[in-house]
Amino acid sequence: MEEAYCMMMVGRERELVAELRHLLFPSPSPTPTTPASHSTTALAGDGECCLPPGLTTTTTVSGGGRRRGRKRVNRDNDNVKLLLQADDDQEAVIADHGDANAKPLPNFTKTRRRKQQATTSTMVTTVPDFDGYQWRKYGQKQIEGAMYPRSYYRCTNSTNQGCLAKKTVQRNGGGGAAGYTVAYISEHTCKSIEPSLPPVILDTTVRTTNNHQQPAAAESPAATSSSSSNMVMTSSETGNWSGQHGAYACRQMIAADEEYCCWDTPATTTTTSGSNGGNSTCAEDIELLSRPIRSPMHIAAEGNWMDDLLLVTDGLVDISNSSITHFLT
DNA sequence: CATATTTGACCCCC
DNA sequence: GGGGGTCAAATATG
Repeated sequence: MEEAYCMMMVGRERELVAELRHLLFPSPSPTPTTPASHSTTALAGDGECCLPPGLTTTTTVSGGGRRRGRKRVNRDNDNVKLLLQADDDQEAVIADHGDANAKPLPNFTKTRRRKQQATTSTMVTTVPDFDGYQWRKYGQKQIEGAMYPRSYYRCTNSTNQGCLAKKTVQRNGGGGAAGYTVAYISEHTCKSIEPSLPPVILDTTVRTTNNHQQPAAAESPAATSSSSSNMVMTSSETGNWSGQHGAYACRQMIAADEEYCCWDTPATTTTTSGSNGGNSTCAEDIELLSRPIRSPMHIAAEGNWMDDLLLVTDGLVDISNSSITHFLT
């Protein structure tokens, strides 16, 4: 009797968990037979801090749960290591004599670190589910003005294959219309570990960086994933995920140095804004909630929005290019 | 032991 | 000087 009761409760619990998961992550969740670090790993850090409290415990994150960082006292070695990290740069060779007098590093280290960041930046906002690559979390930071900390991931192949791909995942705060902002930086030079399961993408926005005003070819979405553009996709994790839905969220995203909005209607052009931000209203967005799921894509070149493309995120989208394709097809 | 996460410290740019 | 990005020791887990 009791046994049966327990079984029933466990079954019910599982049902609820599955239901929750389905609501939050509509894409078919990878089976537990996949390596422990697929979708769950990528979510691990944010699962703790960014997912709704109720879900934190339901997400079985394998490999998580570490607690303490270290106290770094001795900086001498760090300088050396920092330089040694500059593997693709010949200047790294200079590093080996730094241990004795631990002087502040020469300037080139500065430029090096930022140089890497100035490369391709692809920004995606979607439910941070498995995207076909394996990521390792290397940092988490509470960002000023953000409700939730931002997590930093790099491709696990960064070590063995030198893959430069990184991504940051941040849950957008702000009441019920929360979503994730996932910023992809650089493109993968490694191979995807398996064909990806398509995440649901509700809104995409492409822009170029301020630093490098290289024109993003606007004639095709494919061009937007060239090495000179950034891409922003937004989605809402709230609302109904099952079947068709268009849960456009009204929110602001702060990325790089800009503040901008990308939750506007599919028909309108995103206001970019540089610093004064977009002005789309939640009221406008709410209208969209009943519409079928679509992904407007806004392509920016030289700081100005040039084009809008509507992408239907039902898997029929065919954008023939690298990383973006990866997420949209 | 290998691998992944946590997290405080550090670095760099604005 | 502050904010954001990154490092790396500590630690958990299989």
